[in-house]
Amino acid sequence: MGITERKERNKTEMRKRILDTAMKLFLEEGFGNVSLRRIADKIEYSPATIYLYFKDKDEILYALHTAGFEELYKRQQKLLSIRDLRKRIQRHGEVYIKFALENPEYYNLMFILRSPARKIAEGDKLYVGRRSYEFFREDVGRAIKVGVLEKGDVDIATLALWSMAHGIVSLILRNRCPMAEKEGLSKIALGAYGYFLKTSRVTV
Amino acid sequence: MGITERKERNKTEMRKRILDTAMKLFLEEGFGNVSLRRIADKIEYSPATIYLYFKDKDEILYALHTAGFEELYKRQQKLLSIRDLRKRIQRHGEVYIKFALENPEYYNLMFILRSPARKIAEGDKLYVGRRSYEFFREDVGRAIKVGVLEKGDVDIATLALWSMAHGIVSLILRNRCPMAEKEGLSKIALGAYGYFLKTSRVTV
Amino acid sequence: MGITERKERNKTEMRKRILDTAMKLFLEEGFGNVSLRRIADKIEYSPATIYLYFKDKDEILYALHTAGFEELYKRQQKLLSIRDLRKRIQRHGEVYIKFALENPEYYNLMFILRSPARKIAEGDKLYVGRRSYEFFREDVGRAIKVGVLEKGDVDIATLALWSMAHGIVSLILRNRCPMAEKEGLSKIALGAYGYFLKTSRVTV
Amino acid sequence: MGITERKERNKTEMRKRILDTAMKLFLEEGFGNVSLRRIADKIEYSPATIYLYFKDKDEILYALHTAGFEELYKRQQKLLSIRDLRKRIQRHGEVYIKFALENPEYYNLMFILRSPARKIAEGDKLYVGRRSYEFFREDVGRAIKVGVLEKGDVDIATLALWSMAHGIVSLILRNRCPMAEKEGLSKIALGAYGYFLKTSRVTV
DNA sequence: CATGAATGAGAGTTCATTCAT
DNA sequence: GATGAATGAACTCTCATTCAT
Repeated sequence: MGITERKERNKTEMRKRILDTAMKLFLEEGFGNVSLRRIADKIEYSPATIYLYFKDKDEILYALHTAGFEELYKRQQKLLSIRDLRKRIQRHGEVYIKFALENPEYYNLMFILRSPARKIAEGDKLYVGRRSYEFFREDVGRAIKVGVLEKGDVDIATLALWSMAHGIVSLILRNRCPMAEKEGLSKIALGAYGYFLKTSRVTV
Repeated sequence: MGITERKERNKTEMRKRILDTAMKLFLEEGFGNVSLRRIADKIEYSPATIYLYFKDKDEILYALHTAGFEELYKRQQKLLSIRDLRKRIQRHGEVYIKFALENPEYYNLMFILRSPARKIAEGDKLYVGRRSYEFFREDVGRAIKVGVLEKGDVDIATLALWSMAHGIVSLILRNRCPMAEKEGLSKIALGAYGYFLKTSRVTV
Repeated sequence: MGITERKERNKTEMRKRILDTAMKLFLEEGFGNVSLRRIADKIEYSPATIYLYFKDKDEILYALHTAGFEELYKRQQKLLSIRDLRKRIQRHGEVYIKFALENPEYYNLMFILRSPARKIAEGDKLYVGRRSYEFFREDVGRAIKVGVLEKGDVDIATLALWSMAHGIVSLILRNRCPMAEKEGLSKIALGAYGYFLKTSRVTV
Repeated sequence: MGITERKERNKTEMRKRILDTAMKLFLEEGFGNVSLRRIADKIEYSPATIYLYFKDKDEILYALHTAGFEELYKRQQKLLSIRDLRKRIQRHGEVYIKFALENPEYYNLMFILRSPARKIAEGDKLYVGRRSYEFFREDVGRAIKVGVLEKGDVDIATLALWSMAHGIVSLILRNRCPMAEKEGLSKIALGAYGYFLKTSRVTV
């Protein structure tokens, strides 16, 4: 028992170390410049060792990707205390955009890069991102019901709002934003997200 | 004359062949797996030959990227005939989304991938994508003026709409869209884009 | 212990094998035709393997270059036993010239080729070749003091003697020596080096 | 007649243009960075054209090499007016060193690089450099005879002096000169060359 | 005479991965 | 459990040279 348990714990710890290091490298050097060898160097293990904890590079990416969703979901939970639905929808955007701009490489992995998406396709129902989506979707549904948001299909509305947020940050992260002036980025992003909301005529 | 002309044409044709092949490879194997070698293999020329037509890989990417914007702009021009501003804004989204879904790898290059952004930063004012943006922005400005769109900063409003469109398609293209069912994609996308527009109370 | 030691030795041995092979290629085919790939082929390893032992090609060149100076310095040390200063200066030349003619490619790397000079500029004070120079310079200084060599600036005198030796061997190595007849080379070289020395009027 | 002649002249002119351009490139970018293509680009001809005037790259190098000797010999001729033998020997060194430092890439080709040396081996007796050598050798011979230089074999003495000059400049050109301080180079070089001469006790 | 078009050969380098120990 | 050693397969890019036209 004790032994198996400890082994298990060691395994988990090592995985965490690898993931942390990988993430640090991502942050410091960007996705394209991270290789297994570099990760291994940094934790002072051999590249081969990593294969004892992860099947391949993709699995590492996927694990990070999952960790990212963990963090995002945690941030989303703070919205539970907000009663006012209009404000809540708005704050959803804030949380999302802030997360993205503060964790660009996580965001990259979670919503932009292709490679972990293969896994997503396989996992499907169990997909960790689903939670975040459902959470938001529910709020949108209620917002529609009470007239805070325009009438319409919940999924469509959810997608509209999410897309807006995702669109803004992904344009920013990829340097495609014509009006970008570094410092003002987050204000601009929130402004755009709120553009259709701010004038909503109803509050609950 | 005839000779010079034909030579010029041959050169252009070869460039086109290379670009087409590159694009095909993009479509089939994704950006990361496109190499000069593969392109060369596919057109049955030696890798060195490609350098007779393009300075380096970046130039190929940039040329594709430019070609993409050419096509997008051409499509946008068709909107000029639409008088009704509300409809026009809506059709802007349609054109954009349709272009993206029909040319996913162009879109990828133009709005998602990191690498050509360097060139964009250099080119700046002359940047081919600017045209498309300005064109849209102007319509948004007028739409705000006449009340078709909510009051607010033109740039913010433009970004909001663009982000929505970009957000939708980029989620779709990267397989992050939970409600995706292949066939319905385009309808869903347009629905989301129009979500905030459809109920606008004013028409001009 | 035994294990670590053996591993260490294996590593050293492999480095040596690579360097030896590189040197052999230098000798057989000249500097311009030595490539990592060729080295790899010759030792029947993959090119990638070489990168496990050397950071890049420059490091190989620099290692050879250093090894060359090691050898030269070792040979110079034998002069310590010579008391007579006049003889010593003469023998300096002999040692130098003999080294050059016996190790033409080392010499090439150490004193003729351009590329490693970059590293030299960086290293400067610590530069391995410095030792040899200082050693010789000191003897020249003393020789001047006691009248074995003409009065004059030590550095100038050192340069004069060194240049003579270097000039001779580099003309020979590059096939620019009109009176060269292979076998007599070394005698001619020594003759030239000694030309100004042999008649010096003072002995100590 | 006229026609053949003009053709001949055109041919010569074109060869000259190619060589001039090649030399300019050598000077501007160093030996290693000159390729046939670059030469061709600069004269606005196709690379293939160059092959109509020169068998291969080596032939271009050899031609330049010859031109360099032409120039050196011309400079040497100015020494004919100097009567005083001691001064003449000294001025030989000056001319040589000045030529080298002012035309480092020519010098490189003439006395350091390997590639044209193959041709030298073939040419032998007709070798253009021979002239310069013989000219100097004769003066050395006379200098020995009259006691301006130490007694000894003419060839040895010639080699000694030449080596000294060549040694100095080639150490300088290859950045191997420890006491180098750019501006003082030429003074140092001349100092070293003159080191054994300046105190000669006899003048004629 | 001149060249456009093409290429084979080869350069240095990096990567994810494997496997015997 | 960990790794040292190794590699095959790529990569982008440059070069001297050829040849039909």
